[in-house]
Parts: sequence; C-alpha cells; structure tokens
Amino acid sequence: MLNERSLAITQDCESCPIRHRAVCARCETDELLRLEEIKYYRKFEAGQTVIWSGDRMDFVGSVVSGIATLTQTMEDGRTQMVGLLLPSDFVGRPGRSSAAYDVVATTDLMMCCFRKAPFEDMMKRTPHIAQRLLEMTLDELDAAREWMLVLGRKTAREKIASLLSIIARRDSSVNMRQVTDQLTFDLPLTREAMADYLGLTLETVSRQISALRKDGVIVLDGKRHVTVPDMGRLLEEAGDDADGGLFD
Amino acid sequence: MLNERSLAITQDCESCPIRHRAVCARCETDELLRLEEIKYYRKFEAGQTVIWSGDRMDFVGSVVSGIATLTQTMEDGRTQMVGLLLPSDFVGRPGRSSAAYDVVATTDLMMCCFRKAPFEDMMKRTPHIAQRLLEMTLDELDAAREWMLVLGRKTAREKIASLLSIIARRDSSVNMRQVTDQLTFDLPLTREAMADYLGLTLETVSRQISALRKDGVIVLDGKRHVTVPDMGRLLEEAGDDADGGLFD
DNA sequence: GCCAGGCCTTGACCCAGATCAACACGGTGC
DNA sequence: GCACCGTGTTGATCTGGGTCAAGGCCTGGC
Repeated sequence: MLNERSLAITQDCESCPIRHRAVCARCETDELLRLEEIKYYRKFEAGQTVIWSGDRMDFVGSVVSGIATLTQTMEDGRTQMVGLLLPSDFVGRPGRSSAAYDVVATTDLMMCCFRKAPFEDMMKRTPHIAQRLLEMTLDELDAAREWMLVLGRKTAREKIASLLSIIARRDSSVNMRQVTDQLTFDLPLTREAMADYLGLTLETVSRQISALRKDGVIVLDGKRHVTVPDMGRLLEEAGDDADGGLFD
Repeated sequence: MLNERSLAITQDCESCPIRHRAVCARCETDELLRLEEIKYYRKFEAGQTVIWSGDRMDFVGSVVSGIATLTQTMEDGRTQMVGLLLPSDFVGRPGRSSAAYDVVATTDLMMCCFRKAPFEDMMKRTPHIAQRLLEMTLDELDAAREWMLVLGRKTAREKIASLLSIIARRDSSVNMRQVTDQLTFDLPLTREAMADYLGLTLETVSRQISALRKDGVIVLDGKRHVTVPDMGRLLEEAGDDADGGLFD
C-alpha cells in the first residue's frame, strides 16, 4: 500500500497546464508564489475514491489531469452523478467541513490541493481567488441547471446525444476546432457511469448508443472511441438549437 | 397599463425584511448606505414575466417578497423549472449581459434591483458583497445538485414528497418549528408548475397528491392548503434519510 | 342567475424505458 | 491453453408514468 499523499514533484505554477483556467487563473505572479507555498499534489488511481460523502474534508483543490465524478447515493443504492470534474475544475467548498458528495477518480487523477484553513485564509486576502471561484461556481450552476433540463425532460436518445455533445464540445474547445468539423474522442465513462449521469439504466444507454450508431449519427470504433461526422446532426438529436450553446 | 418600474417608496435597508439573508447580508452600515443610493424597487403581478431568456438584462436584484420561478424551455415547448426564487434569493449574474432563463412571477412579487454596471462596480470595491454572493451561489449549486437526484432517480411519489418537504422545510425555518411538529402551509405553485419543477405531467402530480392524501401522509384543505401530520413520514416518502438534510 | 375560463381530478389506454436474463468480447492470471 | 471477470450488447417482458378524454369546482363577468 503506497502513500498516495506526498509527492516530491513540486511543480512550477507558471508552467501548470491549468494555470489559466483554474481557481488561480486571475492570480498575479506574487500571488502564485504564495499559493505555491501551501499547495501539494495528490495522485489517485482510476477507480479510487477521493472522498466519501459526509467525511471530514480538510482540503480543497483543482483537478490537474484526469477525470473524476461527483455522485449522490440514496440508501437503497440508487445513484445520480451530479457533476463531472475535468482538468481545472475545483473540488470542495470553502466554509464547509464535510464533503457533500462522493468524489471518485474515473481515470488516473492528479490534483493540486490546499489545506482548507490556509486556503480560506488566503482567499480572504486575495480577491482574485474569490472572484475566480465565484465565476467558476456560477458556471457550474449554469451547467447543473442545463443538466436539470436533460434529466427532467429529455428522452433517452436525447440524453445520450446531450452527453456526447458535451464531451465533444469540451474536446473541441480544447482543440479549437470548428463546429462543422468531424470530430473524434474517447468516452471517458463506462456505460454504467453514463447511466448514472443520465438517470437511465446501463442497458438503455447501450441500446441508444447502438441506435445512434445504426442511424449514422455517430461512428464507433471499439466500445469507447467515437467519431461524430456531423456535429449539427448530433445537436439536433440532443434537442438543442443548432449552436448548442457553443457561442454565449 | 401602469408603469411598473418606478416606485416612490425608497425603503430603508436597515428595516428591510431580507436584510440579513440577501446579497447585502454582510454589509456594514456605510456599505448599505451606498447600496441604498443605487437601488430601486420593482413590482410584478402574479403571472407576469420578469425577464425572458435571451433578453438583455441590465439589472440584477433580490426577491423581497413573493415567489418567482426560473424556467428553461425547449423549442417544442417542453419546459423544466430550474429554480424557485424565494425572498432573499438573487436574480441575475454579474458579468453576463443576457438572461439565461425565463423568470416569471408566480405570486405578486417585489424586487430590490440594481443596475448592473453600478452593482458590478460596487462589488469590486465591496468584498462583503462578493463574499455573500459566493456563499449564496454555492448554496444554490447544492440545491441544484440535490434536485438532480430528484429528477434523475426518484419516482413520481418520491418527487412530490420531496417538493412538499422542501416547501415545508422553508416554512419551518422561517417559523423556527421543530421537525416533529405538525405543520401547515399553502402550496405556492399550481399543479402545472409543480409538474414543470418535477419533470412530470400535471396529471401525474394530481394523482400522486391524491394518493398521498389517501395514505394519510398529508391532509388537504382545498387544493392548496396542506397539513403534514408527521414530517418524518413525509421525509421517508421522499426517500431522504430521516433528517432530510435539515441539520447540516 | 348563468356562463366562461382557470384549475384540478379521475379514468382508460399506451408506450418508453426498466427489469430480468442470456451471451459476447477482450484482458489477465495461472 | 483455459478460466475468470469486468464491460458491453441484445432480447423478452413488465410497468410507471405519459397521453387522451371527460367532467367537477371555483371565481369573476355580465
């Protein structure tokens, strides 16, 4: 059993891959230096639980690389994913001592962590951090509300198309492609995890993916590798208007 | 057609009913005085639309009294409520120029508004406002995520029980009752609005309310007046654990 | 008083998606 | 090589909630 906590690599913030999107995005050089003093890295393997709902949470942090999920579980085992954490996303809530959701690493995961007390202290003295956190939280709130429409009103096929378009969109924003381009990506989630996100069963997920493939909306290479020949078509299937909120 | 915008009543912030819960909650007296200079009241009648999704939004503000809803609509008319705005809740997003959702007054509504530019300006200079807004946004994010579980995984009966317990809880927090007490409240929403909130049809809402009444979980007096004889029972029906998140 | 229009309830029927079940396809360990 | 296990697919059947339809109960207008 290896100690997951301490890692010698103390990376330079300036060259960090999430430097301009994470909670530190607006920090000046001197502010970054002070963050560097209190930060540490934690590494999790695919499948590992980062934190259980209800546990004491003595740190907050940013996803540097990899993907994690935020899920809620009822006593009888029904689970609902309530967030997908991608690089630069923030984990934890300043001012709260216990975790509200289970956080699970879906792929190998690297996190940049701060102990809660020093971070809260730093937040008070550094408006740039609080400003950025507000902005990120407002974005997450929008994403959660968009997802409420998906969960409450969309059909299974539309739900799958919505999920695929979100994953594709993230990919396209990273790679600066045009909407019209054909694009290709790997699904970072199992069928079961997709079902938990979409409020479906894994069988329905599988069937609807097969259906979208038969109808030519997507092309599958293996189970996880997806090509979207026509993004507009996928967005139509998702029930979104043509631009799918890409330009806001 | 009366001019809804201007009202002579410039109320004193110190005696405002939402003084200690709204976005101004942490402000000191001098900060309040500066807010008073830029605020104005707007009144809306039940059923009136406060703002349409996509419209230019040149103000932000707080609900002072009454109830409003935040809804999203698909092109084919399917709608999903994504938020319920109660007194002290904040409307609008600093840094965004157009509304993301339809905001509709469910009851007569009084709002305390600020033009966006002066408010944003004030926010930069007043950390107390930004801090409070962050806190409120984090709370809303939690509420949205709790609602994702309701929408994605709960049965129709559980959804109704969840909605009733949320409304009851708000009431009890206002009136400082015990959980075990019997409590009574009026439903502020039509069956249709409840359906839009819960991702159901209005017929299903009606049937499930009738079922809960037959089973003695609630007592109805007219269509809207509800008594909950045993709050614990209602929370069980909602699929929550016994405390229903009342103590966090 | 009577009618019209909201709002709500209830019944009959149907279908999308859940459930149950069998099997297929790599890896990985022995 | 083979057994095993996690992951995914597909079929058969069931059912919760949607859809369509009829009617009840207020409230407000004339």
